[in-house]
Amino acid sequence: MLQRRIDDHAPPTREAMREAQDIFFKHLKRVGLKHTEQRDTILRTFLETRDHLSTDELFRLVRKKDAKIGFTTVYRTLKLLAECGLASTVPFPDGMARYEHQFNRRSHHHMVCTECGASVEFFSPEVSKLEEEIGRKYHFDATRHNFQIYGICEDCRKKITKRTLGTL
Amino acid sequence: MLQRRIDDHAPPTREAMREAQDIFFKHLKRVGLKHTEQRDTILRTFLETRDHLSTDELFRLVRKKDAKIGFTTVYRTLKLLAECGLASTVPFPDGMARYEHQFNRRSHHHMVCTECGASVEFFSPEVSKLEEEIGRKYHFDATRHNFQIYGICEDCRKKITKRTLGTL
DNA sequence: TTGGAAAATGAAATTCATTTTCATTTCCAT
DNA sequence: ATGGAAATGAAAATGAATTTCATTTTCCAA
Repeated sequence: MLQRRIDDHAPPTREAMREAQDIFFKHLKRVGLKHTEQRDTILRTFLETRDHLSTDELFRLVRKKDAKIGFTTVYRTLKLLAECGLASTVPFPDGMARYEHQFNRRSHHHMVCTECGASVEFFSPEVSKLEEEIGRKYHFDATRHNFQIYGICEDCRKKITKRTLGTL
Repeated sequence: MLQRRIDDHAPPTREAMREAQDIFFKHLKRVGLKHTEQRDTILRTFLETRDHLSTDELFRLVRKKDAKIGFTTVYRTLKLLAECGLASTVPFPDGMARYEHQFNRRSHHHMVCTECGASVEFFSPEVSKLEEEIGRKYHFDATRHNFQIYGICEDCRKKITKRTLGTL
């Protein structure tokens, strides 16, 4: 199931795209890797989407642009993108590794509908404050956190109510 | 790697054990399943531990008590325990499904060391408040959430400092 | 520019946790 | 007690993640 992503996020401008490519290729150079056509195609495809993509889903999108690019390359490139901070994994309950791009995004969290899988982003600076406070209290060097809320979205709730009324 | 669990949690008293068994067997009856020796052994073994167990780790512990119990039965029983609220999955970054028992536990979250995998429990009622507030704001029926903090624990930080000094 | 070493690619194979299948055994309501 | 439903556990299947390896591509140094 494709994880629909509801957010306030605009498609990347040409400059944003070039800036992201720059970050990626600087990273490649830094760790002694090479700049290839495939990696560029994968990066561009990834930045153009707004969903939470599994490796396979990104692979299918990439294949539309260049049918010769293999699953393995997409898999490996996604790891590279995560390394340099352009992608990050989003822990969803379907158990598959999912990524979202982090370029020019403000810090956010997800609220996930357990019925339809849709996710809504929300912004809550309090969460980061909690991370810091709790880290201090327990003598941990807190570096990051994970916060998701699960529930039922408005649409699904309406559908369920209708269904229940039908059986009465 | 076994996920060491640092908490304020005492081993179960005999009464607590009987109460948990009662919850489990009432649940079995409710959904039309049967009470078996194996299920009882698995429940007892699970309650006696304080770690975050993968199915395989619990299986190894169970096997010490009754070598004839198979992995499949442990796997299925763990799902039943999760169904009736006695177990819940803990999302750790190693990607394996891990469970902790929830009997007589107060609501808590985990802070996980990314170096050694140890986890410390912490208590923060603010998190539940945030869940509720944000659910209301976005018209979600929030039912549960997920919150973990990652970082480096005091012990590991000391080790790293020592290592770094050594190379100077 | 070009030769060649290092890296990338992608198909296929492998790994490994999870889940299902199925023949046999056990449970338990009547 | 006993018949039918469920449980068991070994083995097989599944499926995502990762590795292997033969071939191709990149790019630095001469």
